[in-house]
Amino acid sequence: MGTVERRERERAATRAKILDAARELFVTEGYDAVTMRRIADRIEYTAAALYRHFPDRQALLDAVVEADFRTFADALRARVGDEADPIERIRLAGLAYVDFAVRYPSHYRLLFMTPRPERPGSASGAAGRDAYLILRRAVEAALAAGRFRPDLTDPGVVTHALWAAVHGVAALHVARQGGSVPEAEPRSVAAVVCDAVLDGLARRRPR
Amino acid sequence: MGTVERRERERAATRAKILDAARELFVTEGYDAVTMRRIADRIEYTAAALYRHFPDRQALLDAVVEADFRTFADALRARVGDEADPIERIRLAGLAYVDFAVRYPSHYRLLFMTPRPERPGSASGAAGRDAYLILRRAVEAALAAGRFRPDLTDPGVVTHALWAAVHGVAALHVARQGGSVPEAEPRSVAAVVCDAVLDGLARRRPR
DNA sequence: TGACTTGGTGAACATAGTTAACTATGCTGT
DNA sequence: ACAGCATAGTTAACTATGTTCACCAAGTCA
Repeated sequence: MGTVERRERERAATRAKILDAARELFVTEGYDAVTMRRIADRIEYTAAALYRHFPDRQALLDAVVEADFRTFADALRARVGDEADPIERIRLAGLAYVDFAVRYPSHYRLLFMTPRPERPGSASGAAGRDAYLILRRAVEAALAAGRFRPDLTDPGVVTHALWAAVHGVAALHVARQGGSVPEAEPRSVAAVVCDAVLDGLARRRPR
Repeated sequence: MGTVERRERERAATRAKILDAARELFVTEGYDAVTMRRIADRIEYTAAALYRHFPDRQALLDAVVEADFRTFADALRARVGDEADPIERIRLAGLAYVDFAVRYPSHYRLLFMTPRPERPGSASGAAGRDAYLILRRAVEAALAAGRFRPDLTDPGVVTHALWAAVHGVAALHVARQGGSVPEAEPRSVAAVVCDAVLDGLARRRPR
């Protein structure tokens, strides 16, 4: 009997409905709008029903994050993967980060700017690690190819430096839109930062 | 009669007590711990009493932010002010930012990583603008002294680029402490980023 | 058929921010 | 001196939140 598989399918379907509702609320109205009751309303359930599918609100949010993180990581991999030059791969990845932040500020905030206390028992962070590793691999390749200054040997530090520079552009944009400090166009800033930091890290002479 | 001044002093004193209590809760237990009732408990008031001094919770938090922002800006100015070389001033400012973030992560989060919707009627953001201007002035000086690449002419973009790079290091540290991605020591990363981006922006040849 | 499991409901609880009504106290103008 | 008033506080309540618990209906299985 395929009855058990059908049950599983149904369960997965309502789980997905919950996640979609949460995501939509989240994207259109921001973090605070994502209440259990409003999610439930949107799919004509009760708030309590959600607890049949997620242990608590945080886990639900985590699931949204994890899913979208994976989407992002896949898109990033696709956009970057076929570029041969590691430095150029890094630049592409950096611009992709900022693009993502500009397009989905709420997501970016939740993905990268919210401390999620590494809940026990959640296999979370896998997609995040993936995204990180894409950049890290490119850095390692560039390092191996001798494209960076000879005093730079720790791929962790270099990866972090690059990630931080790009993240800064995105985070500033997300946090400061409509703020008290004038904002420059994030994509231009991203380009300037990427070029500058890559140039600053690069081995001299090539040109 | 000095009676009105005394009243004002008293009012300012309890206002300060409220702010101190809020700040302490905020620093030691994080954002979520700062509830009106807990603040009030700590100074042996009722939650409702706080509304005699602040229109709502957000305004109270804003006041904490504004005060600490000013402290930070002053410290920054002091640390940077007597350095003659503009590039060196920029570097000092960058490292100070990261120091601040490492020392007061909750503050840094609230100051720089939380969208505060520019509430109508709040004269907020003045201290933030100050901190921004310190960096901006240094950039303008460096620009005027011809220390940057000739294609870099917009001080807004350059300031943002530098600010973003440094902010990235701090923000990454604050958001990712205990996260799923290994973290490099933020001060080393800050140094690498500062040096790299300054070098990348700098006019070639000098050396 | 009768027990069990699953996925849902409805009511309730604790804790938030916030507000309204009230009170005490001390200042002020006559 | 006193009537009025502004100030700073309290108490109790309202609403919204996350979450839990007792219950229920329907499908599954022995």
